[in-house]
Amino acid sequence: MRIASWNVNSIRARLEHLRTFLETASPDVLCMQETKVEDEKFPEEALGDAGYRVVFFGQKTYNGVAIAARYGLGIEDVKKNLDGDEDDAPRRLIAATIEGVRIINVYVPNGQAVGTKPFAYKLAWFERLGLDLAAHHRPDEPLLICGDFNVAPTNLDVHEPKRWEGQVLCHPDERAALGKLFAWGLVDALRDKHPDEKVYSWWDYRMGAYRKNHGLRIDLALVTPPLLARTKDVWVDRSVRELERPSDHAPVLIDLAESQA
Amino acid sequence: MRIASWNVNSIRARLEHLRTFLETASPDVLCMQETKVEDEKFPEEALGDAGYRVVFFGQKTYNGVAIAARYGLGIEDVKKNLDGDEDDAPRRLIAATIEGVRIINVYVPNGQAVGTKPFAYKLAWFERLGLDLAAHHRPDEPLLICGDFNVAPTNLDVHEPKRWEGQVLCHPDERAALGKLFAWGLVDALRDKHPDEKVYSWWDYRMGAYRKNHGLRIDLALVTPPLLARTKDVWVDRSVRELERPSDHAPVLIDLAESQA
DNA sequence: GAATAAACTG
DNA sequence: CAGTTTATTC
Repeated sequence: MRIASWNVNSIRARLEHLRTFLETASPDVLCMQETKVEDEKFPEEALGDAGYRVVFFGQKTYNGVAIAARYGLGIEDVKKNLDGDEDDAPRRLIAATIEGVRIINVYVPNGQAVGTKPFAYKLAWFERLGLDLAAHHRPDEPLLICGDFNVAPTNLDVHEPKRWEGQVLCHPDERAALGKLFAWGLVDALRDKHPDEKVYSWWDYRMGAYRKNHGLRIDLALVTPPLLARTKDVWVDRSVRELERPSDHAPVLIDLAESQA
Repeated sequence: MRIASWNVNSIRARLEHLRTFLETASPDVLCMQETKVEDEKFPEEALGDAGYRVVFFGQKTYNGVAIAARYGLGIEDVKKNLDGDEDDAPRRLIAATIEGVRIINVYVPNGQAVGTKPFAYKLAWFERLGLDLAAHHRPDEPLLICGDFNVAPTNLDVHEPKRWEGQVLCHPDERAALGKLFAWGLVDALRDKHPDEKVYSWWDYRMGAYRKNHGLRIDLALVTPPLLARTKDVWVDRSVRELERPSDHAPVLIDLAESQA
């Protein structure tokens, strides 16, 4: 089973790229972030035409997440947002069980700048994600949390660590928050498979960052040990980031071997 | 000599259509209205690449006019706006002499709604256009005033006259204002050549007006008698109105025989 | 309904 | 730099 995660930066602005990606990469499941569309206006039909059923949880202008799965795959136990989130909370999480794998698709708050209120909210959000995990899951389940984490786990995930040191996306507090997920039992699947590789998933639109490969790896696939055992490979597909008017993120993909169970 | 007039509704949004039109219709001169761009940002190079020299008089967001002429044709005695217009007046007129023909390119104020202040401004603008004509020109000169007049001269120029009766674009006061230009000596060239033909040049973006051919003829080519004598034909080219994301106006074209002088 | 600008976020 | 909304015009 191939699962992809992509911050599309507006699904409606990205419909053509989305079709291209589904066609070429052919994932069984695609987790999307920053769909930026309310549920009433979600382009369900376009996904349907491409051969995918989709569950979504979005809002106007900001945030919004969705999981698309190839027709034939069941999408079970859909969960939206974190425990305790009010109805008007930013829509940042959608989870579902597909082919026995629990898939939690997250768009972690960006945090704006270190020390700001949004930064505190980001850290709190990570904390609450951990509580959700502890409440509903165990590290011995086949579970994947993927999405835009808005944190580069280590300096290996940053094109120019000095310039980013202490900044948002690279701050020790954010890395510590991510670390708690690792402590619970999750593993950064791409880093596990490629311990030394410089791989990025996001490049700022400004300053020709993509052209110069000034990127960060902030889109992650975290897996529990049983799923890590099934992980054949994890990689970033830059092809859609090369197109005209791309998202600023490239998709991360993970290939899983069939379950032995 | 072939002269065209087209309300492009933003020259920057219409660059591709503009290239298509210049390529296919191949006018010697193109008068444009609603360029919606300040002179510093006018896409002079794109016109140059297409083989046209261009003079322009524009502003941010609204209005803006330009005359493009095939390389090799001189563009002389450029006049911008009406006598007495202040520097900050809406930029609605550019005139030039090309191959001995005085070409006055106008974007007449829309008038918003009958009885409003903009409507009074529109009527006053027509009046001042007449004064300009009287001050600088004579009906025995080869002179063309073309552009978006925002008036349908008669009910023959309106798809459904009853629905438009007394409305802006069709109001008796506007038609009377236009009538003063006819009284001075100008002739509506298309109507002269095609006395009974239902021809439109503008279709509202809304309500599928183009599809239903619910249009008005508000883009005109008015000529003096010596130029009428040289007029071979006048028509509206709807091909660019059929493209994706078109202007709401289609170009009007006039073919002139060579001067006998 | 399509264009533009301004203010906002990432 | 690219996306969004809102207000404005036609």
